[in-house]
Amino acid sequence: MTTDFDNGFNDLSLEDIARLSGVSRSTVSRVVNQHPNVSDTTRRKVMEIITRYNFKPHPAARALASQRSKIIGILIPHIVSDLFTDPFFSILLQGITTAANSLNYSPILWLTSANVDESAFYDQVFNDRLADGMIVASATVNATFLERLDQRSKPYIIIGRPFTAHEKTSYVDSENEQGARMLVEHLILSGRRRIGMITGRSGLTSSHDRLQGYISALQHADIPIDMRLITPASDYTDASGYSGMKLLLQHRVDAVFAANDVMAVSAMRAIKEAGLRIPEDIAIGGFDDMGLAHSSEPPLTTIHQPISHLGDSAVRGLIDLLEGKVEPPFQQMLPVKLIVRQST
Amino acid sequence: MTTDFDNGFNDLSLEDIARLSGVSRSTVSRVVNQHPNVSDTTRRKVMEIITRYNFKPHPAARALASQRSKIIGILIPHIVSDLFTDPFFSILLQGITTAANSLNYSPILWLTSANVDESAFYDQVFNDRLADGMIVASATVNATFLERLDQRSKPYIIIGRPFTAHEKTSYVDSENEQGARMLVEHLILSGRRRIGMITGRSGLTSSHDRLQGYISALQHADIPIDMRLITPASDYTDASGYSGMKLLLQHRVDAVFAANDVMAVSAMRAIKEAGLRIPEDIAIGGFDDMGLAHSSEPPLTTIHQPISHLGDSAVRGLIDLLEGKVEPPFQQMLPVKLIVRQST
DNA sequence: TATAAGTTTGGGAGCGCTCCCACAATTTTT
DNA sequence: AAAAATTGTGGGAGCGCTCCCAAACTTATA
Repeated sequence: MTTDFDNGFNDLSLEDIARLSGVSRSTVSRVVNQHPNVSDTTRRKVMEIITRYNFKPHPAARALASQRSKIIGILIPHIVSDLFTDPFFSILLQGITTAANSLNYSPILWLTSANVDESAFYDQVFNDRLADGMIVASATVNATFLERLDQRSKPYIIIGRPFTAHEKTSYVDSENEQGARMLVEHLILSGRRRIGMITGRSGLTSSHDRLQGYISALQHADIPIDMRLITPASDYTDASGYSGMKLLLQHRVDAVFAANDVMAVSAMRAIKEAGLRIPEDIAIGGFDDMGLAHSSEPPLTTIHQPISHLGDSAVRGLIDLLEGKVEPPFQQMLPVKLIVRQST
Repeated sequence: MTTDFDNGFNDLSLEDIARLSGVSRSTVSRVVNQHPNVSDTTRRKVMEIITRYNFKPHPAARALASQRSKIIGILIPHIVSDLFTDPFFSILLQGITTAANSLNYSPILWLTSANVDESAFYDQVFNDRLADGMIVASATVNATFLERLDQRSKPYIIIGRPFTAHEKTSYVDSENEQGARMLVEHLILSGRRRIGMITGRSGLTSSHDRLQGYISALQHADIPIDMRLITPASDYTDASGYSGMKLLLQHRVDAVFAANDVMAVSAMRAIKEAGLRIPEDIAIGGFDDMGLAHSSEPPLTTIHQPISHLGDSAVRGLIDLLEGKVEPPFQQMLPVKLIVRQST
């Protein structure tokens, strides 16, 4: 069943492969790195030995000689409780690692945690010499943070455009504004006029952009903005969705746009408790398109956000930056999609 | 505000530090690695320069020379959907990375994902030359997998004892059996006699052990085991908790032990729908002590599982293995705790 | 056919450390 | 006081690659 060679105890070096195939170290290196200037016969001969012995170059030696480790750092400075409840980061991580692995990069992980000294942690992260570049997955990148990031001479990409982004800041983000607008336009088109909004956590660009989309949709339809229909203190949580909806119910809305699915679902609870029907009396839409969106009763109309693609794009962008294929400001906004279900 | 030296553009080498402090490369190396044979004066002098210039040794050079990268691989071979719904892995990951960082190791991540060729993925993982050792967080380590793991000459630790573990297999796990037994004993002590069990996914040691604990508690109390009170096809999911409970209701149980909190909560739904009261008519207990356990109505009595410690222990165990402080079979069972709330 | 230009190959130097051995400085023992 | 043991320090070799330059060989051009 098993061959004599590929037994996992593979500790040959380039030199060994060179000797075995009767060429020089340099030539083997060229074959391994797919350098063009190698004759077909030589390449084939060397490849045969490489496969036979299942040779893989030593990553540390390679990193030392080339000054590039092919390791990317993933920084998720997030409090524990968020990670528990919010599948966002799990999905993102999956997207990131899958992309990294497929491009022959290894992701190393930095997670903050409640019982760790934050400043020491960031010193560790910012002084890291291992990773070639880093991906920062945080909704709350502030000016100071960005400054330290820029001071390092290594490329980075932030997931979620920061407020303090300057023209050289690299980031990937979803089209939050456009998504919100699409959702609200859909509500308008289905005849709703008193459309409320349950906003996201203040201080986040996603909240800001989604609110912006809501406003812009109303304006384009010549519906006046009524500030009483915009909740003042929501924060993406279940509880604030419920209380936000209670507030809106006092103003006889006929539709609601909740800035995420979690709040939309808890708002639905408030609507039902008030004895109103969805969507007959009040239509409701969310944002994110997570699991709970299609398991809710009725299933929720929402905006699908490509979380896993966000991770994928971040990795590809970073690697392009790393390999000099693109120049520093790598900025990408990913399209979102309106998913119409039965709640509108 | 900022000093002249610590500006993040730190690319000095050992040699540079040696020159700056008037000693040799070797001496600086000794200081950095806390080697004992350095005089106090010299050590202080060198340390001063190191701190001033914020010197950190180059990881790749160090890895090449010492043949140890201080990188550990984290393998989570899990399907996407599980990661979404189950906070277990997020918490575990947090525990692992926190422990690794604090011990100056870097965790690199391997996650399987639905749209990736599995065999290629495992080839990549098993042929990895970067990590010194690995932690496998999977409930489904089978014999073949274990064999490949053993064939590699690098240390590993599995989180969750595999069925096929042999005397040399290293793992950390929670005391599932003991926990289940504690929970069921608690039910017995509060006067329950017809105690049903909603089992976990078959094929997992955790399910097996929890069932074992249930059986053993009943036996010790001289309560005969009634097979009709043990659900045949549950699998830790919400749906199977609900349907499992429906089944048990036909046999007039006065208490139920669900193998995890998710099923316990959906079982509660079934109980309420049947018009019965918790805990008056039926007492119910779960396992895991996740968020939903204290937010359920009534709050759920359950067994607290130290997930984050599981990660921590795995990392510490692996590093001890790596540094030769302990010999290969590192096996550790972590204690669990009975948390009594209002459902019993 | 001689010469220029391109292609293929090998060898040296060097990446920044660790680890060993030899030597110097110091302390202990005789 | 000299010899032996101990502690402290420096330098060389080497980890396994990449990258550059030069040499050898091939093909195109005058």
